Amino acid sequence: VTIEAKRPPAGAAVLREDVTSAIQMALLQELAAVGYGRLSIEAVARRAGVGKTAVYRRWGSKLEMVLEIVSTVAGQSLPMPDTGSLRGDLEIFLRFAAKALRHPLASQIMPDLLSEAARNPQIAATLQSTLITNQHDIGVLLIGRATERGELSSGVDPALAVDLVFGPLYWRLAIARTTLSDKHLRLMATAAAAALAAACEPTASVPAMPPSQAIDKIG
Amino acid sequence: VTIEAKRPPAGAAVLREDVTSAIQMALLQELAAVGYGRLSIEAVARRAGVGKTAVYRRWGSKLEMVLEIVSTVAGQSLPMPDTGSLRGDLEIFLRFAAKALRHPLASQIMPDLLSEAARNPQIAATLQSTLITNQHDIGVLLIGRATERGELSSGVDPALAVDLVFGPLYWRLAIARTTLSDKHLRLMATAAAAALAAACEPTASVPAMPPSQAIDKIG
Amino acid sequence: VTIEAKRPPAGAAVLREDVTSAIQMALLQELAAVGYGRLSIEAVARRAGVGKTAVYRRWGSKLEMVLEIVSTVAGQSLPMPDTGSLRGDLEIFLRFAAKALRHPLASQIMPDLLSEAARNPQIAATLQSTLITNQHDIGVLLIGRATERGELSSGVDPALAVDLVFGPLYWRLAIARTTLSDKHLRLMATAAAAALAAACEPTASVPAMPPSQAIDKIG
Amino acid sequence: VTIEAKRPPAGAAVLREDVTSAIQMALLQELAAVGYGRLSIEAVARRAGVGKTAVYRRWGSKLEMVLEIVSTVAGQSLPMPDTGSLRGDLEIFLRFAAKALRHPLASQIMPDLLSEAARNPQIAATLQSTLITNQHDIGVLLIGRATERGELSSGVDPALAVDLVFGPLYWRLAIARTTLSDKHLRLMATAAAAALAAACEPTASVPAMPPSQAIDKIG
DNA sequence: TTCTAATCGAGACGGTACGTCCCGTCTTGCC
DNA sequence: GGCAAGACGGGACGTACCGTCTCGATTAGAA
Repeated sequence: VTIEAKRPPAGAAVLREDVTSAIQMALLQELAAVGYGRLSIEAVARRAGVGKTAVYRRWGSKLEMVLEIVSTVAGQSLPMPDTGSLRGDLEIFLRFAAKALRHPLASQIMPDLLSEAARNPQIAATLQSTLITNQHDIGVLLIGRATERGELSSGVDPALAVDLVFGPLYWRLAIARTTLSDKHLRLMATAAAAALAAACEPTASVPAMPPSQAIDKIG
Repeated sequence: VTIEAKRPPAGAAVLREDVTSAIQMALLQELAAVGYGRLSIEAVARRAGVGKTAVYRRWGSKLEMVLEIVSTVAGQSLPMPDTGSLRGDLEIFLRFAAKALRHPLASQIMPDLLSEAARNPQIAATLQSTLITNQHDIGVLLIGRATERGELSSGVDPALAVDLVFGPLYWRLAIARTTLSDKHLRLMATAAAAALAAACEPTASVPAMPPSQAIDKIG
Repeated sequence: VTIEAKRPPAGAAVLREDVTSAIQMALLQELAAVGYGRLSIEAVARRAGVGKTAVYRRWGSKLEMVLEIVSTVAGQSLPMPDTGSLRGDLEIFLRFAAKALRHPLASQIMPDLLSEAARNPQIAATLQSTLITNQHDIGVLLIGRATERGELSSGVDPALAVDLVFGPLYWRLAIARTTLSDKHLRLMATAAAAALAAACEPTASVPAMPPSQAIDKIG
Repeated sequence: VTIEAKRPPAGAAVLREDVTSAIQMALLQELAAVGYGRLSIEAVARRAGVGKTAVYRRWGSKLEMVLEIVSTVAGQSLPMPDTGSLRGDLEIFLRFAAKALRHPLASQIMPDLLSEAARNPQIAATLQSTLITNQHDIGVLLIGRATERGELSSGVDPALAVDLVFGPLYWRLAIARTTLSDKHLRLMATAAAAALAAACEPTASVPAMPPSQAIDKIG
C-alpha cells in the first residue's frame, strides 16, 4: 500500500459502524412515524438505543442527516427492460413504482419529504437531483424507445410524460391511499400509453378546435 | 317573532367574529409556513395577535382547529359547466384545479395535510369526506356526461378517472413544483381525454392477452 | 325630611349599599385567607357574589380598596381608662390589644399588611398615619399619667415605650403565635412597667462609658 | 479505597453548584422584592438567568425551595459570649439581632414569611423548628447564666423572656421600621434586663395586688 | 501490555411549547 | 346607569422535550 488516505491519528478511536447503521434505520422509522417536521434527533437516538452524542458526531443537524440518508435511498435507479412496446414498458415501470410506493416506509416518507421540500430549498434541491432527475431520465428513455418504434411522433415533452405516467399512480397510492388492483394497474398503463400518444399532436390542432374556445373564456 | 333560536343567556358575552377570522387566517398562514407537524397553537395565537385563551375557547386542540378550518376551505364545490365535449370539460376542470393549486397557501397546505393524513386517521377521514369525495363526484359527473354523449363507453371507474385526470396536475404543481404553461395544460386535458377513452375498453380484453399486444390497439 | 344631601342626578342609578358591604366583608375574609400579595379582585367579587364590575366601580385597584377599608378598621381609637397606676394602665392596654390581636381576621391581616408595607409606600403611609400614630398617642398618654404620678422620671421616649410595651405582645400573639395565658399577660404588664421605669435613667450615664463597663453595673 | 460514598452512576451529569447558588440568591432577592405570595418560580429562574428546569430539578415546588433555603439561612446559631452580666448579654444579643434585622433581605423576608406562616402550616413548622427554637435556646442560656449569677430568681419562663427581649426590637426594626440609634439600643437592653427581673416574682404576688382587680372586669 | 485519544452512555443546561388556570380590562344586554 | 356574565390579552403554572454541552467510562489502535 502506497497511499493511506484518512488514517486516523495515533491512538484514535473510530466511529462504530453498528452504531451508524442503527441510527440510519432508526431515522427511517422515525421519519415514517412522525414526519420530517416532528422528527427529533433525540427520538432517533432513543429509538436506535444510542446517545445523542453519537448522532451529532456523524451529522450536524437533522437536515444534514436526512439529506444524506434519503439521497442514498432515493438515488437508486430502476432497471428498465425493453418490452418491445410503449405500453409494456409503462406497465413495467408502473409495477416497479407501485412496489416502491407500497413499501410502508417509502409511502410515508416520500410524500412527507416532498411536501417539506416546498418549504425547504435544500430538501427540494436534493430530491430534485435524485428522484426527479431519475424519473426524467426514465421518461426520456421510454419516449426515445417508443419514438424509434414509431409508437409516438417526436416532440413529446419528457416532463409532461412523467406527469401523465407517474402522476396518477402517485396520487392513487401515496395521496388518496386507496388500493390498486393489478387489473387497475394494467388499465393505468394502457391509459398512460394513450395519453402519451395524445400528447404528441394536439399542440398544433387544438387551438383551432371548437370545444376549447368556450373554455378559454374562463379565467 | 315566533322562534328565537340560540339566544345567548342574559348578559352573556359572545365570541367575537373578528377574533375568530383573525385566528383562521393566522392558522392557514402558519400551516403553510411550518406545516402541520410543527404547527403550534402558541404561534397561531401570536401571529393572530390574540391570546391562547381565544383559540382554546373555540377549538379544543390543534387537530380540531385544523380539521374544521380545512374542511371549510376544501369543501367548496366547483361549478362544472358543460362544454359539450369531454375534452372541454376536462380542460375547464384542470383550469380550475390549477388555479387552486397555484394559490400559495393551498399549494403548501394541501400536500402537507395529505401526507400527514397517512399518519392521522382523523385528518384522513376529513380529507376523504371533503376533498376526495368532491373529486369523486366531479369524476362521476364528467364520465356521465361523456357517456351520454357517446364519447366513452360505459364502465369507467370514477376513481381511476380521477387518478388519470387529477394525478398528473397534482404531481406537476404540488409535488414537482415546476411551472405549467397554458399550452401544456391544454395538452394535459387532451391526454386525459385520451386516457379516459382508453380506460374503458380493456377491462374485458386485456386480461386475456399479454400486455404488449393490447398496447398495439391504442392508436 | 327637609334636606336631602347628595341626591343622585335625575334618572340615575345609585351604588347599592348591600353590594358595597358585601364586598367589604368579602375583602376582609379574602385578605385573611390569602394575604395582600395573592389578593385578587376577582376572588373578592366571587366571594361577595357580585360581578367584578361592581368592585371596580367603587375602587380603582386592590390597593385603593384595601387602604380605604383597612384605615377604617385600624383607625378606631381605644378607650384608655385611668387605673391609678402605670402597671394597671399597661395591663388594661395589653388586654385590649390582646383581644384585638386574637381576633382571627385581625391577627391574619395585620402582620400581612405590615410586612407588605415594607414594599409598598402607600400601605406604609396609611398604616403609619393610623395604627402607629394611634399607638404613639397611647404611649404619650400613659407616660404622661405615670410621670404625673411620679412613677416615671421625665424623658421617656414614647416610641421606645411603645416598643417595650406592645412589642412583646405583638411578637407573642401575631408572630410566634403561641398561647398567652392570663397569668402571663399580667406578668407582661408587670415587666413592661419595670422596663419603662428602667428606660428613664440610663440616658445620662450610659453614653459616657463603654458598653461592656456599663453592663457590669446592672445587678 | 474502602468506602466510596454517593458516587454518581457511571457517566452521569451532576447538578452544577454555580447554578444552584445563583438560584438561591435570586430566590432571596425575589422573595424580598415581591414576597412569598407573589413569588413565582419563573421570575426566580429569570432573575438567576437559568431555565425553569434547573429550578425544578432541585426543588419540587416553590414551597419546598423556600423552606430549604430559608431554614439554611435562619438556622445559623449566634455565638453568645458571656459578658458577666445579664444586661451585657442582652446588649450583645440585641446588637446581633439588630444587625440581622437591618440586613435589607432579612428585614423584608422575615416578616413576610412569618405572616405567611399564619396561613401555611409547613412554613410555620419550619420557622418554628429553626428560628423560634433558636431563640428559645438563647433565652434558656441567658436565663441560666443570670440565675447562676443571682441576677434572676429561678422560674422565669424562657418563652416570655424571648417576648420581652426580642419583641421590642423586632417591632421597632421589622414592623414599625423606624431607626434605632445605638443609645436607644442600649436603653432597650437595660429595659429588657429590668423586665426580666420583674418577670420573676409577681407570679405569686400579683394576683393579690389591688390594681389588677379593676382590670379584670374588662372583658 | 501499556498508553492514550476518540467514542460512548448519561444527563444537566437554557429554551420553547404545551394545555390549564386565573387575573384585570372591556363589552354586551338585562333590569 | 348599575349590574351579571363572560370574552378578551396576558402571564404563570408544572410538564415534556429539544439541541447543546459536559462529564466519567469504555474502547481500540499505536507504541
